[in-house]
Amino acid sequence: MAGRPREFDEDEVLERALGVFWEHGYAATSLTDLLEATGLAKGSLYKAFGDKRQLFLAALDRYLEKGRTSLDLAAAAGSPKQTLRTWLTNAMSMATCTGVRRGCFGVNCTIELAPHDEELRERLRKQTRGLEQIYTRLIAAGIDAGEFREGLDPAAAARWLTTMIDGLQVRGKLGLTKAAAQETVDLTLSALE
Amino acid sequence: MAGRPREFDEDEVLERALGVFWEHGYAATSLTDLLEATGLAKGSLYKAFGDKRQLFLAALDRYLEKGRTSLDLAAAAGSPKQTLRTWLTNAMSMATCTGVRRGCFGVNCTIELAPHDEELRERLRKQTRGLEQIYTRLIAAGIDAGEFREGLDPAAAARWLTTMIDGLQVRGKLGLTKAAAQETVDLTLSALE
DNA sequence: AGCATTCGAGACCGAACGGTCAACAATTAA
DNA sequence: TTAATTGTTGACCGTTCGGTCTCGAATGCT
Repeated sequence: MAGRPREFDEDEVLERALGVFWEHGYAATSLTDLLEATGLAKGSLYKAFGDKRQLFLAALDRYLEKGRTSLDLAAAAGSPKQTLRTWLTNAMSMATCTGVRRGCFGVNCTIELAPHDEELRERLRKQTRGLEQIYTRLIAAGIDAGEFREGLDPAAAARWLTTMIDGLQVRGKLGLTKAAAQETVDLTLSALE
Repeated sequence: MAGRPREFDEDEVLERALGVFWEHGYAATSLTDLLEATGLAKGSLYKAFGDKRQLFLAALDRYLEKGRTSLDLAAAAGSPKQTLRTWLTNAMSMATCTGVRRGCFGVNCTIELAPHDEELRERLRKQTRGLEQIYTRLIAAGIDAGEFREGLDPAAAARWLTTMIDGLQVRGKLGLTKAAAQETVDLTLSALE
């Protein structure tokens, strides 16, 4: 027996909540901020999502899943090297978007919350492992295709690559020109050849 | 005409405050946390340091200056390549200290506060430029000494190197074994050769 | 129509927040 | 000894925090 129907779209609310958390971080985001951004009343938000933390986790999950499938798709087409370059450029523009400086939400969460939140840390670790697997396959394919050098350990190189991407997200927060970021990306890719 | 003398050591208080900010971040650190850590009464802390933000900035300045002089000293002795390796190992152990996962305080601040705090962003940028200068000199010296390859642009390589170090600090928050970190450091250094 | 159920709005809650202030204590200069 | 100055203390301030609860509105089932 169904009661009164929801007046909001759950996905849209999550998207807006994600935007606020992304911009201000978890601790600096107040319930009031979230209510303003989503247009919901307090009671509605709590009934639908539980509490602040659960809402946050739901938004994070959305974000992580999107990132994961997005990389999966990108990895499916094109030569390994070109795919990698495209994806690093993608990460780069995330880092160099100077207007907002939001960076990568995953990195932000890692810095702010991972040390003290076991559950969150596990999710972020899982995501990292997942992305690294894709990178590993890409690099292995690149080696087979003769695009990358022979001696490379694909898994180690993948960890190394994702670490560099995380670094780029940090640097973007201080303001990074596209040129400087491109230079770093080029140096990184050339180290694989 | 001097009044009643301070009952606390200013440096020691800054050190303890730094510890709290480092562990929990700015927003998640309450005045109460700071009072407990320092042993000061509210009024004393406010009279001595102004407010929460000013105390934070003072602690940050201490941290940045220490890091800077520390790298300066390390850069003064030994071969460039060996110095770099030593320093990366240093950064690595900061990242892999699993007990606390505090990472690098500068990186933490960059992620949490730089996007919305112009003044802080400028300080962190200045620090980054300073460190990069030292790395640039080290790399240039390494090229002269034949330890690094000829074609390298020292400044670009320095930016690239510091970006990688920042990435290591992020990864450390998720838990990083010494072995995995060492592997990444090795890959990084070998890219310079 | 009547009832069970769910949702929306917002008043309300105790606790914690960052910050101020007045009274008292300790010091030095005169 | 007294006046001036600075530090310490803790009560106190208004605000905001995350979270709950009540009540009226909207729906489907019978």
